[in-house]
Amino acid sequence: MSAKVPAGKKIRSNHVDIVQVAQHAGVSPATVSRVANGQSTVAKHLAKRVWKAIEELGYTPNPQARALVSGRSRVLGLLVSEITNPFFPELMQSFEDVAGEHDFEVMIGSTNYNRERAKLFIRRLVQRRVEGVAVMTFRAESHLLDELVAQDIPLVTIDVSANSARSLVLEVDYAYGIDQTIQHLALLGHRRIGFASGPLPHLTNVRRRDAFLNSVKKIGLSAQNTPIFIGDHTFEGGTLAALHFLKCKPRPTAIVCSNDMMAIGVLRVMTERGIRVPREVSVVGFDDIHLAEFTNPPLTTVCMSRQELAHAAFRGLEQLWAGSSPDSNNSIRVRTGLVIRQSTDPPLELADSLRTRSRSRKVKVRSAAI
Amino acid sequence: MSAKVPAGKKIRSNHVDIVQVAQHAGVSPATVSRVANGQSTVAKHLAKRVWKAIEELGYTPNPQARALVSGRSRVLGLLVSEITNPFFPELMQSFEDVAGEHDFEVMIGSTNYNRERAKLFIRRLVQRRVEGVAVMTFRAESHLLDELVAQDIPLVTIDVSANSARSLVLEVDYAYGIDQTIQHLALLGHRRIGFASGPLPHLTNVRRRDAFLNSVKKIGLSAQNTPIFIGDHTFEGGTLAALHFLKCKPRPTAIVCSNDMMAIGVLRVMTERGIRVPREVSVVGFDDIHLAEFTNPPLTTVCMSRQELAHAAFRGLEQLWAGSSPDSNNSIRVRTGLVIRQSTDPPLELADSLRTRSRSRKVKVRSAAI
DNA sequence: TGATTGCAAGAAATCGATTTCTCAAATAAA
DNA sequence: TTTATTTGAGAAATCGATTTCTTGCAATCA
Repeated sequence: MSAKVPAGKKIRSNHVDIVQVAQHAGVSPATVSRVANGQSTVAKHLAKRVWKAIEELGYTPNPQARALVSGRSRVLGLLVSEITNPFFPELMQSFEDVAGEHDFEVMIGSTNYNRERAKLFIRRLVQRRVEGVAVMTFRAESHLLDELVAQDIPLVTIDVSANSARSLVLEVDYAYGIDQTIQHLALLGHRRIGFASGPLPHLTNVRRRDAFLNSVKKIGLSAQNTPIFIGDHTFEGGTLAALHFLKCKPRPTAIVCSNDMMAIGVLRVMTERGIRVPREVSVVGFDDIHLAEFTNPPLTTVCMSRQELAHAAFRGLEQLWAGSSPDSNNSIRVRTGLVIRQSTDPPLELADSLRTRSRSRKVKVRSAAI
Repeated sequence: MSAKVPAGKKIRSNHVDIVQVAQHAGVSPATVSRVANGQSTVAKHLAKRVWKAIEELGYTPNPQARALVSGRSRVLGLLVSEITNPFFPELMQSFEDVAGEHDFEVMIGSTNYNRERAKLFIRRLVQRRVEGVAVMTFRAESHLLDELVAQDIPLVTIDVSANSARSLVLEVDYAYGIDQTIQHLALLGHRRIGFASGPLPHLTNVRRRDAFLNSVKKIGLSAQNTPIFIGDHTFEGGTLAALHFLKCKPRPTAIVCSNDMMAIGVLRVMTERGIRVPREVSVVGFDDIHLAEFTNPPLTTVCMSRQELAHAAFRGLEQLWAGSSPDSNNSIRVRTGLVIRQSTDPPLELADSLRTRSRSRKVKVRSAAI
């Protein structure tokens, strides 16, 4: 059926080219191109003939040739932290889907938190002439992106800001997820909620803390009932936070942490002290790292929607292509959402009166929650 | 630093092209090409000058132009079942790594067991002129691959065999993992091991069963102590198998299933009957599906090495490119390996005498096991 | 010494599209 | 009716490489 390729060097695929279509339709290649690209300058009867020929021969334009002349490769780069963290495959899939809908192909690379790996991948991106890169990685160092910046490649980032005019940092709406958290806790009956903040110089930590303050104010909790501990986003910071909250005079019945590692530190202290989570104290994290699913009990935490993140990243690239100034006020927001697992329950004083309450809510709701 | 791109249409990247290199080195573009591609027909002193120019200008050949003239896109396709199953991200990463080392880019698509999705992705692959596709998907229907076959694109598959001369099915060495399983059980002290087979018309099931028979013979178990139940690879099949084995006169102390769904069915029956796994009966699955990690107890099962699978797939494509006949005897094998989780333990009669034995082996050894 | 061969390197063709240029025909304006 | 303008479609240039074709020069041989 298909032409047999001999052992020789030169490989010619059996794809139909534009000249064949042109001959079949009795027009020039230029006309075929115009029709295929939807230009209105072609007479209807000719266009019809061309479409018929395209249809009959099963013509699809050669993307390499097209890329060559247009200077646009229609390839994007996607850099993620680690592929084994379930957060990222979902993000990858969503990003590929949006990109695919717009006829872009995606080169995916996982840094695995390894600088050399990242550098190598970024070099491949530059060599492939990608038209834009979504840097969906955490803990990245901005100078890693220098090669991309030097090539003036549009960049959308989530955690680092590249030193480039053609780049854009997505606005993650931390407040949304934190508000959900507080509402969730309030619904369970908590009225004393501690907050373990991250180091405050960092903007995202200030944002998270402010979001917390805002949310507890909304449900009318006093400052006394919402103690704040400034930690450092590490496991140890979490243990210190836990010890601090345990000493508070009216002891909080729930502890909200500004990242998961601290929450895991809190869990550890509670386990050591024999304080049962969630029965005696509820714990909520932030980030939804891989580990969160495997802690004991599995951690209720806030994570951002991978789908929204992917779409936002793509929209960000579109904005950069369009050349809209990065300081334009139509900034791109990404919602966050609460993932309810098993580290939250009604506070002890309430729980006893609710003993008969169904425990069915403890099913995994990871995907549904966002 | 980089030339500013005006709002105009035509986009020219700031990449150095071969002509600039040629001028800088004072030679013709042809010579640059010859040097860059390592052809020996260039005088040493000229080659040196060219390399210097390439270095100084940071030249990297435009892959689109190269693809156009050579007819080779240097893009591969990778089709997987579902990205949320942790099996696949690992496979994807490994495959991208091998491909990247050989200067190939990979287009990844996840079918999510959805026919339309798969078709769409395959169409994108054809349009992109991929040079080969690794179909690392289970439960695929071979006619899904028809479009690829029609384009004569080399295919390496794992579960389906495409009706194409330029395709190749990887040989999975089921025997290896099953032998590991039996050894593992024997080491724990099991001497009566049941096997729940899948439907026997299918070749892979025959292979798995034969492997089982071989392995138990090797450790000297009689047919009476190794009862076999022919199931259908479903959950219900597993429950039937369990009921069958419970009725066996010398009841097996361990049950090996030829896929995970059946093993999960076995677990269910045991739970219902109050028979503790692994204390009273050990259960082993096959496939290492996503669920296996979340059963109660987490299922010890056989899975194939993602890394080996990825490498094998790439080597398979290389073979097809080289044009070696598919029936050549250097078939490509993929090892399987036992993933020890928590559904296996010494048999009850032995366990009591070993009460003091460390339970530390129960840590997760997923990655280490392969 | 002159004819032949070998070889290195430049000139030019090629890949398959898009896009600019060009020109003839059709329409509009005078 | 004649001239100016628009329009549609083909011819040709272009993108950036690779590869074939040529050519000039040096080496080999008679």
